[in-house]
Amino acid sequence: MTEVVHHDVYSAIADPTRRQVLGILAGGEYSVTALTSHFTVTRPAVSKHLAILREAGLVTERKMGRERRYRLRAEPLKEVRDWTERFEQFWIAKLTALEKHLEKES
Amino acid sequence: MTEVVHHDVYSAIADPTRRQVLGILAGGEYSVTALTSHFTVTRPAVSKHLAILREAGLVTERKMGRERRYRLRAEPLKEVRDWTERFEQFWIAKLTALEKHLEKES
DNA sequence: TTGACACGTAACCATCTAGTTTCATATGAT
DNA sequence: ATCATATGAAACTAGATGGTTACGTGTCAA
Repeated sequence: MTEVVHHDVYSAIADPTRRQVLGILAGGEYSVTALTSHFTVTRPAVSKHLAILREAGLVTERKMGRERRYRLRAEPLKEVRDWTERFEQFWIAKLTALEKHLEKES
Repeated sequence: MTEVVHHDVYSAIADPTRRQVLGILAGGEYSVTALTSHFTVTRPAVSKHLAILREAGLVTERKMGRERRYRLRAEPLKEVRDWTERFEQFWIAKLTALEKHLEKES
């Protein structure tokens, strides 16, 4: 890992474990240990993934006694959705072509 | 680069150069050399990026004489859009909270 | 105050990544 | 036939990435 400097939202969600973390956090607030129970990797590994997600602004943390609770912060995903949607017309065009082809066949 | 085995759509779009390539290809078909003129990296680097994009199903190629023309294939981006949109309610909730706050202020 | 628990961080490692230069091959032009 | 152009692939490199184990510190419980 060795999360150095950058880590934008795109590279943050490139890792499947991190995407899964976000999926779990969609269900509420979790401590590192609680999160770790969902994975096969060790607790420090999850901790590092959380650091990367925090760097990308995708999670926030708050101290609760000796725990540290992580919470989803979805805003940065809007950027990804928007960028992706720029290409929507292209896959729609392809589907339309397919539909036309199927119409011609029937 | 050394694009090995996996390269799903998420890691394919994690690289800013590759996202830019897709943006350019949204404007039509391009040869490798034509694409390279938009970047500072060398032609083989662009070629490798294209190989990764092809592996992720995001571009298709066709031979045109001695050229090889690359074309956008946006379909795999639908998966990213869908995954991202699962979280839409969360950023909307945040905006709603902000709106409420602003309403209270005014 | 002594111990157990939760957590981040350091040190280390194997592998992947993005880039380079060099080379081989196919195709088009003279 | 000869030469230039377009491209992929090979060999190599520095640095990033994902993982581990070991350790230090803060906090709750006896």
